[in-house]
Amino acid sequence: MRRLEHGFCGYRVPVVPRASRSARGRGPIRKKCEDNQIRAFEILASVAGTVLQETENSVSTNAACVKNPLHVLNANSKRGIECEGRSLKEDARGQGNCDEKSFACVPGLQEHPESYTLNEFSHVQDNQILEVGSASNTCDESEMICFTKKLATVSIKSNCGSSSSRVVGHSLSFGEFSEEKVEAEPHKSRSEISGILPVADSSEDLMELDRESLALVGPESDAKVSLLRDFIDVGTFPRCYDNVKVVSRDDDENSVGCTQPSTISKSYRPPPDIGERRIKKLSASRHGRESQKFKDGKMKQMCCNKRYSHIDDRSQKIYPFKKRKFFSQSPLCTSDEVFHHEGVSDFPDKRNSDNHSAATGASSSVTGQVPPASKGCNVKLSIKSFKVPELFIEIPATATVGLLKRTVMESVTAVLGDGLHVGILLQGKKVRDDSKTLLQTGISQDHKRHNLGFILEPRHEQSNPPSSSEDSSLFSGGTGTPQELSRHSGTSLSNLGSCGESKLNTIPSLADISTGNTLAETQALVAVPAIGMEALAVIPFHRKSHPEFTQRRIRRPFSVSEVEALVQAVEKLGTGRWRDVKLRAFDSAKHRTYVDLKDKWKTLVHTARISPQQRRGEPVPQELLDRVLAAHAYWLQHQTRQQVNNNNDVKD
DNA sequence: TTTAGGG
DNA sequence: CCCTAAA
Repeated sequence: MRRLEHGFCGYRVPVVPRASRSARGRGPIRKKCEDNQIRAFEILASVAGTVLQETENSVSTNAACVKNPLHVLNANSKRGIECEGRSLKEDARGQGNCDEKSFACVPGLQEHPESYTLNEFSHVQDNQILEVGSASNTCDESEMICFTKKLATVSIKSNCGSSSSRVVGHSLSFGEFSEEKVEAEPHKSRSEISGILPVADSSEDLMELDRESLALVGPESDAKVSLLRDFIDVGTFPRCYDNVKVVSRDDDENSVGCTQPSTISKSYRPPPDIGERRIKKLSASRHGRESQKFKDGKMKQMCCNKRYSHIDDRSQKIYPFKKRKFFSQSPLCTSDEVFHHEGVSDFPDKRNSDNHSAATGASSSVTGQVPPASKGCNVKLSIKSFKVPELFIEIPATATVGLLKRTVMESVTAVLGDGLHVGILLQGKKVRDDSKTLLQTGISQDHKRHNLGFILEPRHEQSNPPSSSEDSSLFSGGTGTPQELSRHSGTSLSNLGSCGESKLNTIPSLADISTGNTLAETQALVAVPAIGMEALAVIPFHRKSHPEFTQRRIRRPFSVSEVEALVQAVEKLGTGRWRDVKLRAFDSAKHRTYVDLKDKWKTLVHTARISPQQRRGEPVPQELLDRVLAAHAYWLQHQTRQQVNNNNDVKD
């Protein structure tokens, strides 16, 4: 009877009011951010699109129909799952993916296979939610738990409009009201809570709905509420934005969203390790990152304890933090027939993929088209879609569609940039060695194409730093591919140590917990299902752009041979013609830019001037250092250009 | 795009 | 290495 309405998913994206953003600052940095976002967006475009759709569906278009949506939601929610399912279905139909059946009925059902994939997204959630609801009917708290789990598993699904709408209201202000209600009507609250997440619509109507639902929930509601509050307090949303009026209580209703703070927060949290600088900058521009982090931290704590935390096992898996939460909760969670349902779900394949994604964080279906070529050939890959860990988006009902889009983009960007890296799966196995070439790995082979998958996962240490190749690359002119690949997938990873492990651990544990029995599922998840064969558009990864997202280039210390080449070139060309130096001595070393050479020269000069004891890294032969000083002094006098001029003058 | 420097 | 102002 009850509906659990939404499940929700993992990451909540806090909706931020644009204003805040603007307030923060606009500077060049900002521009970058936007660019980045865009790029990220491109990458995830499909995903984002999905999300967007979801939000729309679930919420019923925020912008356009704020009110209507709410109504709809209400209707749905009240009626129950079926209604929601239908609505979803409709949407789904439009998309083409969802089956009505799944929605409506099936309690167990599940998710669409690729909920993440753009289209299906919302539908799936609904289904799951529904299921959950049905399943849980009986439950009390335990149910709740189960429920949550389901949600978690389902994660994505929850967004259905109705649910989402409810959820919303939690902002701070929310807390008060929610509590009351909760007490009154416990059952629903849970569901709602769980459901909360998604999109928020925030219209008042929704709020009301939520309330109702909450009331139903009752018992658990308290807990949830508290969570929500915490969440709110923490500034869940805020992460990004000051504005976050979200907090504004008045509008609690509007403020929507709350949700599972924990998951979300984690997801968004940028790993400290990652480009501090950028972060700094960003932070400067953006405000509040610290606060956000802070919030997140709190969130985590808060959330963890609560049942909610269950919600996203998957997501948790992804993030270490969640893991913790998870653990704490795990006992509760265990019961989870519900999960079973999921496992049972109609669409095993899809499910698997979903799970998979959940486990890892995200996966993408890839189609690789490998040119028949032999060694030299380029491997062309088209990534159909990335599955992204759940995203929660809270948006005021009054927000514009444009805002919604941007918000989604931001959230996606944030997730990608801060907490995820791209992993490569080949035949279900992770390819960890970044230094391997595609050929070596087998990615270049046509027939394996199907087996190639990209996943977005939490950062962790990872594989091997590719650094060694430098020397050879320099002179031999290495192939970029492998290196680049490594860069992309692994780049910053090397630095992040602890996280990775924890994550790894988490994943399994989570899987176990969430899925309960089915290892199979887990495994399935692990294996990357090659998703669509259809070639998507080739995707250009433009990861470079986003500062946040952008990973710092891998550090590649100059080898002695490189130093030698550099010195030699500078002796000839002087210090001021770095482009020429690059062309002359490092033309084949793609990873060495003229700026790099200039910087290296700078450091060489410095190195040559300090005592050998103070020098670090691979020792540079004193002979070279001497030449560096000599050349530096020489060219200093000539002043390069001037010299040229002088020479000319002289000649003349 | 390059240079030149500060971070 | 990164980021930028200038050129």
